[in-house]
Amino acid sequence: MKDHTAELSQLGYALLGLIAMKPSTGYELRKIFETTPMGSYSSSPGAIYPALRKLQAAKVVRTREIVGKTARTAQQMSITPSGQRTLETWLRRLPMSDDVERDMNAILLRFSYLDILNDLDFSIQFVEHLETILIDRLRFVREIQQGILRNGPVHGRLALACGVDVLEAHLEWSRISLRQLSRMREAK
Amino acid sequence: MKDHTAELSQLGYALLGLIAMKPSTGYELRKIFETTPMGSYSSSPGAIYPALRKLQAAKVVRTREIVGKTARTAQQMSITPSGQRTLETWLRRLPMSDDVERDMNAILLRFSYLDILNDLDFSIQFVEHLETILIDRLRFVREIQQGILRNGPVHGRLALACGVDVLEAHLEWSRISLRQLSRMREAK
DNA sequence: TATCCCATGTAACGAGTTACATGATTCT
DNA sequence: AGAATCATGTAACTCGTTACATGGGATA
Repeated sequence: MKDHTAELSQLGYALLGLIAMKPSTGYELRKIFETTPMGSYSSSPGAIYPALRKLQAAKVVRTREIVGKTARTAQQMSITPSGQRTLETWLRRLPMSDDVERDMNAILLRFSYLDILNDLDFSIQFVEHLETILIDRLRFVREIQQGILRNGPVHGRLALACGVDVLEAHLEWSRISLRQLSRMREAK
Repeated sequence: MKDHTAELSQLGYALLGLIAMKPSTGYELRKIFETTPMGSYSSSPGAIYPALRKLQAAKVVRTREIVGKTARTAQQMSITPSGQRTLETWLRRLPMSDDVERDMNAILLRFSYLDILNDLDFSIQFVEHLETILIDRLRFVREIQQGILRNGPVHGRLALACGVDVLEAHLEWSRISLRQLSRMREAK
């Protein structure tokens, strides 16, 4: 027997988070991926609809038919209590260094959904943790950078510099965000 | 009959570029992905070895056996003339706006391999083109940012700000790189 | 002697891509 | 009348992940 609490895919969580904030049809979700900066997730029907059916199978969303004036009846998904728990468990994961290396988007996605938790203490912990990972990573990349000879391959060196610049931008962002979140906590 | 000039995967090009710079065995290539900032590409044997065999099947690399003192004889791959052409065709692609949205790594990978072309004019064109894409993208994201209410979701706003910061870092990098590449061209 | 490193490989699986299909309604 | 939009779905394919297997040499 399969474990019905099996991991959802990134796309699955992206969809679940959107549904948690506002019940939506598959078509509406596709539009969001097409027209907003969330476009790093696929908006193709071949990705969305199978993913949505997996959410149904996992019982984290339920469906309601919407009487539209179109050929196919739209299916509006809303999150179930069990889905809410699944989502919150995922949201409460702290960022890991692997994610920073491979896929910073995944971390940002989780962060952007932290409005759902509405737990400023956790948000602050999240960003503090991210900060330490970024610092480690930056140290590592800087060491590599030192090791490359000054007269080595230009493009390789520049590409590495780009990596450093982006890490620094993330670090700067995390510090600014931390200040803002702290101010909000105190203001409460 | 299959077209033997079919597209290689990102991983395929990443490997081909490394082999072009220095003939290597699969194991050596794996180590590179494990220990350098190129770690965004998978170093797992289940990814590398099938990808390498695809390179062989496409005749872009050839194999030479290395007499080692180990159980399995290491296979050293080197690029073929046809592979060199395949690689250069790929390198001469200008970055596209889709890539900037989804996978900046792919662009940086190509850029870091431009040492192989050794064509400063093209390198400059490459970065200039990237710059215009980044400017467009930045304008788009900034517009979205304006549209979000000041008292809207905090985390969503901050995540968007992170996207802007990273785009700005990329833009700044492209300007600095452009200056450096231009100086090199004049110095020649 | 046990464990790590070298060096390659396979098999099952999951997930996304591309391309196609359907069919009513609304815009031009 | 023709095109675009709404709204969902399927099928073939590619690729990467995870986990396992092999087996000799080197290190502790």
